[in-house]
Amino acid sequence: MTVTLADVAARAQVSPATVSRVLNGNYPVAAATRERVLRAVDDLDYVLNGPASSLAAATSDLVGILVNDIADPFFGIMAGAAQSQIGGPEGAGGPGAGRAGGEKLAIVCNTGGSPERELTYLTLLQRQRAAAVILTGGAIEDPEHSAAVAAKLAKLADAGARVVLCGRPPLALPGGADAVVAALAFDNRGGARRLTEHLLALGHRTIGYVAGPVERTTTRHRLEGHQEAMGAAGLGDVVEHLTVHGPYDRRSGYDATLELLRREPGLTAVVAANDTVALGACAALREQGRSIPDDVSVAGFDDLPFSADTMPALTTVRLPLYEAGARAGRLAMGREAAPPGGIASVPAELMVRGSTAAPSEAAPRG
Amino acid sequence: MTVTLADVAARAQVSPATVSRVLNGNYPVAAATRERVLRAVDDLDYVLNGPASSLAAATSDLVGILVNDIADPFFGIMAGAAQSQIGGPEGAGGPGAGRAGGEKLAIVCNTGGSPERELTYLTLLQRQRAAAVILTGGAIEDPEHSAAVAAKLAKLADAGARVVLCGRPPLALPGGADAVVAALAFDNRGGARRLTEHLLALGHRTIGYVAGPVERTTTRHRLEGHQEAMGAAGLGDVVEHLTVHGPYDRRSGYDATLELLRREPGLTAVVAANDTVALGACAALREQGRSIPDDVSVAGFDDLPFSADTMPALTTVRLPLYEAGARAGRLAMGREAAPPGGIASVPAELMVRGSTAAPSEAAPRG
DNA sequence: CTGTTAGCGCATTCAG
DNA sequence: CTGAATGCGCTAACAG
Repeated sequence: MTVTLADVAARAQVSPATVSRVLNGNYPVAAATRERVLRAVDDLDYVLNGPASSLAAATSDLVGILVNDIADPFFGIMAGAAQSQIGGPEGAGGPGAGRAGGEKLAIVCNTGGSPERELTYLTLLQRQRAAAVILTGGAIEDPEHSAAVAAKLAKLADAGARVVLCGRPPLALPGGADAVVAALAFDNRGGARRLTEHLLALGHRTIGYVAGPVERTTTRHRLEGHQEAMGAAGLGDVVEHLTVHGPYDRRSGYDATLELLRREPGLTAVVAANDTVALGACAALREQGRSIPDDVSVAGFDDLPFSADTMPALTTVRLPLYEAGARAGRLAMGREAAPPGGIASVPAELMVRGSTAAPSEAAPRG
Repeated sequence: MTVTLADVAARAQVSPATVSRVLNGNYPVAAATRERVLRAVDDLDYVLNGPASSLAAATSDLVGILVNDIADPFFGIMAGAAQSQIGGPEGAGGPGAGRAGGEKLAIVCNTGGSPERELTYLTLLQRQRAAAVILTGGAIEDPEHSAAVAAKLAKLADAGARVVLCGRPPLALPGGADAVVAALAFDNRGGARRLTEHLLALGHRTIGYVAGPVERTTTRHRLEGHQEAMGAAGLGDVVEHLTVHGPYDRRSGYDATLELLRREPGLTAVVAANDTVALGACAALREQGRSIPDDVSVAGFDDLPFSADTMPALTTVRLPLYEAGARAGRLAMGREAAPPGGIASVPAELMVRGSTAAPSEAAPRG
């Protein structure tokens, strides 16, 4: 029923080995022979059997991309960029592409931010003998989980998979660094610091912070940057009181902002964990009759595409998500040299827009 | 180096066959034996070899989800929902999950809207002997490509893969329907019609339409709904002049709106192909000094999460993306009965919000 | 440059 | 309920 390599070989009057060689292109084959084989492949409409191939070669052409939330463009942009550097279709555009060997299959796996799912996907990828794995976004900081992930990655690497971290800090654990080809870490701390400094420079003193979920590296780094700036301005001791944690979604921004307003009605600025959260914060403020930025300034993080289009446009910190994802993809494919030490810091750029302004004179406190 | 099933069998003092049986759970095994095997699996930290398993079983546990643009939440939401019904991690939460067999690996493939990539991914999935394939979003209408896709799907189905269409109309081609388990089609036409009717009811007569890329089913159906409504209001003949096509992105909405304004400065409403495009339209209008909705009303489609948070909130058509994606996932897993005829229409709901209002008296035309 | 020979690791018959 | 044997389809040494 299903046509195999042997069928192609028979039709092309060559040995199966030769067919395998032209399909994988990793071996010299006479042009005439190759033509004949290729024609047979086309005639028979042959499609390589991936599992058989992977079994024999002890490696597959699967490249896994783990994301925390596939519905969030933050991850979608990175994943799409990575995929563009990997994806079978990209390089081999010709007819019959994908029919034979060669192309990698970039696949994105959605962990939903769950530690268990992250581990399970890693195992599933290990089981598939993935050629490479890219982990995107912040890591969970539970020591036990970190150790488990590090162990898994070590095994993956051991089995020949290239592991790349994108938007995630390098593995702190012993041996962790060896398992990873490269880690591209966003400068979340620096970006957050500059953002809060911007607010302080405008004259804000009572600044609420809607943080992400606890025990995530991204959350902690951004919060630390905020604290650094506040501390330097002599406001370090109020930060905790004006910080509320929640998931990275719109709803969290909404709820947390109401809570902040309750704690401190004289709030003149809200810094959100990311742009999506900032959207929720804006909604809450408007509902409370506060105008942005006249009554309260709002700032986000990431600079997602919609952020420039909100009204007023959102002041935020731009992360080069596409570029970082693409680089991670190239790194995973071994098409780019790893940065020195296997670690690269990805810069974050402050984008000042309409949602932040000096606090109005009428604002309380001083 | 790498531990195999035989190693586990040796340690558990059973035959490889028995180990295979407990791992796949498709066969009676004495409880005591199972315990022993499971312990050996844990002790050895054994991970099933996916390729070998797939080769022997002639089917894999991969489920492919094709999306047109992974950075677009429209697809991210559907893909995430589908994955939640499939994903290994979901059902089997216990320790050791994913180590053994059973779980499916949901993988999303980003075609970028390119026909070639779509076909190549389908081939790659066929090559991997995917257990199921879900195609999301609108299809490209080129007859040649449609035929190629239908042929590929037929082959996939032939090889045992369950094919599900989500947010895509059923295959019109002969034999196409047989290849597909189920098609969940959004009521794009009806939703678009009701949206334009809403605008007409408000009194708008000069309505611009920013359509999606040509030759996409989604684009055509939405445009047809718009035309239906306009035609019924006796305005059918101006539709073409006030329609501009472009990709489903923010930039397109921006550019197209400027073009529409050039063609017809007296425009009182803009209907966008989707919410993202609507965002761009809003930006362009504001830049031209038109206020929304006082000078010009704007409407989108999809009701993505951010749409309720724009200023003013966007009038749009809500598509139950999550629900549809989840259902597609269940259908792909055979955990839900296919709808009668294999086809189900997914309703679209008009969401009237602040971005649409009656045209101002000063508006020209009549 | 090409053919021959062995497995890769597992799921299945078929016996028992 | 369990073990022994066979082959899934392909790649990777080896020869030639």
